[in-house]
Amino acid sequence: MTERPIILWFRNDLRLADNPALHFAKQRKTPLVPLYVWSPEEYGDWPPGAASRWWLHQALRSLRDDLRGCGSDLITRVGPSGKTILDLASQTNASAVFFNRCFQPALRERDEHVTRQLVDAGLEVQTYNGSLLFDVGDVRTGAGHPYKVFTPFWRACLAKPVPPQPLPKPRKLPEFPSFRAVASHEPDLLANMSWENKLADHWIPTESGAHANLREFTQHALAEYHTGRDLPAERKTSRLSPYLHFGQISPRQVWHAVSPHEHPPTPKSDETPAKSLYQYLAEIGWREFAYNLLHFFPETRNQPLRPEFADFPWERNAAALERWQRGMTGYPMVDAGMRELYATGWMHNRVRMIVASFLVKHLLIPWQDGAAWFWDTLVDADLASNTLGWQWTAGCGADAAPFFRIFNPITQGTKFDPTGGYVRRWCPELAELPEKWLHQPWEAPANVLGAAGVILGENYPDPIVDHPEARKRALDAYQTIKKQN
DNA sequence: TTTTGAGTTGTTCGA
DNA sequence: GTCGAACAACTCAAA
Repeated sequence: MTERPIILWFRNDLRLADNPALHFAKQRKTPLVPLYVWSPEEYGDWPPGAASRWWLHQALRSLRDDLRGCGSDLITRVGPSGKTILDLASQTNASAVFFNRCFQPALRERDEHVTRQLVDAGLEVQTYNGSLLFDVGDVRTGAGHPYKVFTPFWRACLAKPVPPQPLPKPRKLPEFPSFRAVASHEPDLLANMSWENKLADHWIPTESGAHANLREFTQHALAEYHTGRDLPAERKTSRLSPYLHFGQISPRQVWHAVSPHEHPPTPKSDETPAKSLYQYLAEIGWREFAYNLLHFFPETRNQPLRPEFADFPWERNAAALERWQRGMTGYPMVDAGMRELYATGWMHNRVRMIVASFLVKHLLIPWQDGAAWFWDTLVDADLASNTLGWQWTAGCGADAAPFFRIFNPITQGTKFDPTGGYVRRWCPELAELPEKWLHQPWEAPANVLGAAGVILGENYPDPIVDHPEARKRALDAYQTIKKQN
């Protein structure tokens, strides 16, 4: 009689190192059947977008290679998760299913449903937390409520025991003798794609690619993260967001790579490296915070957390939305960001705030429209972080920026892209403009524009709105929901 | 229960 | 150029 295998169900945990489900399944010393199931309809109203599918396609290939390197393999299938796993269990005579938990609300419900199906069929089910430092719901206020303000949330996290050391990466996995007898079905993740092909010029969507980015960051940017993180022209951020989303690296691995001492850093320190370390870890903290908020307030993926914003006088405008999406607003900092996004599937965090503020406040377009575009084009699209980020910008979320804080795209540009390296890279038609006019070409004298080869309205657009006017319009719109409440 | 202190990332205006 | 104040009060979390 052959030993009954364990099905290892991969989801957003596409890695071998520090993978609890994999680690504890391996300890059973029975054969492992690694499985990925493509079932986009189970994501509810936010199925993976185009950039996410491109990344997933690459990540699955890479995971399969890595598993083969350990003497194993990856089965991929398409269909409803419960039925697909049950079919595979009966084909392989599996006795158990191990997986790491998902935290997106629709997937959590799906997992509960699937678990019931599996248990009813007599299978053992084991689940683990592999994607958060602190399990959702573990960090609560003294009164037992979820936190709605980041700082006390993160302070409470740091007061907890330090997250455990990452689990080791297996060199060899228990072999499953009859992989050849089990059919794989490749999901068609790249259907109808064209622009995504160029993403490969900017990313290595593999587990080792994640660690290469982490190494590069800790060696060359972490110590000056405090200031460097605001400069989009430079590579001073870790660029780990897509890897974290797909679980090619875990927040625990990141924590222990940047924080060699067991004690959490103190935020009060004035020393730049310590400040930098704290600030970087706080970004991981924001991810945790976002997961908690989405868990306790799942409707915020579509609706503002602050109810008064349901009456905000947004102005849906398809033409303006498209100019924003294509990077043709006439504000160089905004356009550079939107073009970076479309070309690379990613945008620097500082610039995300600028373009988001511009859409919501200068154009008065609903934040949900911006969230949808980010969702489709970002390789790191994550429902929790995307929701938090957009509601933060729009002023309608937890711990959000007040609505009257309106980013000035010119000031932001001169402050954070002072020599214009970022704008010149992504808006090459402006590359010859001197610094003084780069962030406001419409103010440049005709001879300066001429010398730089810029013809406003022809090879670079006139500003879509006038900043002072748009600012006033936004503040007036905000007054209308304030009066009612 | 009441009180108190605090809160990611800004901008503009006027001295 | 640089600085502080105003923006506009409000909600959250803990004592």
